[in-house]
Amino acid sequence: MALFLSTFMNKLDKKGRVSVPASFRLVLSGQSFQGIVAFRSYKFPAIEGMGLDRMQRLSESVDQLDLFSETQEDLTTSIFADAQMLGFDGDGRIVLPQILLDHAKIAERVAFVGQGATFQIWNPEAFEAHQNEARKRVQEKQATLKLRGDHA
Amino acid sequence: MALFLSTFMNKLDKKGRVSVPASFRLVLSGQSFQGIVAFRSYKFPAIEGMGLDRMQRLSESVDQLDLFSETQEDLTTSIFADAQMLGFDGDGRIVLPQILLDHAKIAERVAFVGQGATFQIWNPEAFEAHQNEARKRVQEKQATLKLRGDHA
DNA sequence: CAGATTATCCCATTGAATCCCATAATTACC
DNA sequence: GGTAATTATGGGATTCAATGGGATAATCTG
Repeated sequence: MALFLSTFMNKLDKKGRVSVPASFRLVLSGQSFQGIVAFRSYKFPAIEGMGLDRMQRLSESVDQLDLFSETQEDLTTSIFADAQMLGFDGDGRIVLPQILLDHAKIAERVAFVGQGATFQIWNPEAFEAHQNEARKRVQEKQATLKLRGDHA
Repeated sequence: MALFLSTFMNKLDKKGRVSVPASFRLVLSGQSFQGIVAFRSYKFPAIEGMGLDRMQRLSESVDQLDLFSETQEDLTTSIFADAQMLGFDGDGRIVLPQILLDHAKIAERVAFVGQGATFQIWNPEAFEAHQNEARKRVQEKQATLKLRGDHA
């Protein structure tokens, strides 16, 4: 399996640790850095999470752009400067830094939300509301997913 | 790991030394020169930092521009002439020369800011303001980083 | 060349991050 | 439905990074 799927609820302990869901850890198990990279979403009160390999690919993409464009600067400052490398402890837990907790308004319970190639970390109540909104919008638009390479 | 990620706040001591974050040192640990190369940013009141290997690549890129063009002259003068090689002491610290401190208006506290393949050194307050601006612009533009070779 | 100043090396301290083990809860499997 | 294996959680012990300061070496200056 190589996709982050489903939603998992775990708890923050007093030291600020949370278990990363076992299935998410499995997705990352092939990577050299055993842990996740996390940064504040600039669209939602949530945390964006992924493996280091994806960050490296992002960096390579950025290197191709104009070396001195403003957009590139803004993106690296919003993403790389904000990103935290959070390594697993021996039991598959990470420590979420305060700045991320504040941004996502996470206190006790933590929702790990699969997004395919990446995942998000939410306050459970906030995520539920967000998900309801999303489902409503999809329904209204009758949005359809076009499958790549599918000519049906 | 080969990326400069996250932002770290360290302190200048009376002798003008700062610890380079351990994770940044790890990125540079494979290089022959154990230290960083630093020069004044010409866009921000900040210091640009990187490993010597990247400077060498930068040199090659500049070489591909028109020889003797005004742009090339300006770049080499702004970057290579200004660059300082700052070696680590036994504890992973460097001494920031006065001309760099002045340019970045750094007094006591120092922010090391990851930018992927490179990093920056800022006055913490100045950086916070700068990052907020960058995040706002990214949000407004709905800018996203496209992954190379990713057709999603 | 002597004295003064600056830079480099080395070690001590502290506080935070990490490791390690114990227990509880959940899931999978006979 | 009971047992084993995996996963989640809690807390003590240990390690390591950041920092401060003294000692030694190099440089400048008159």
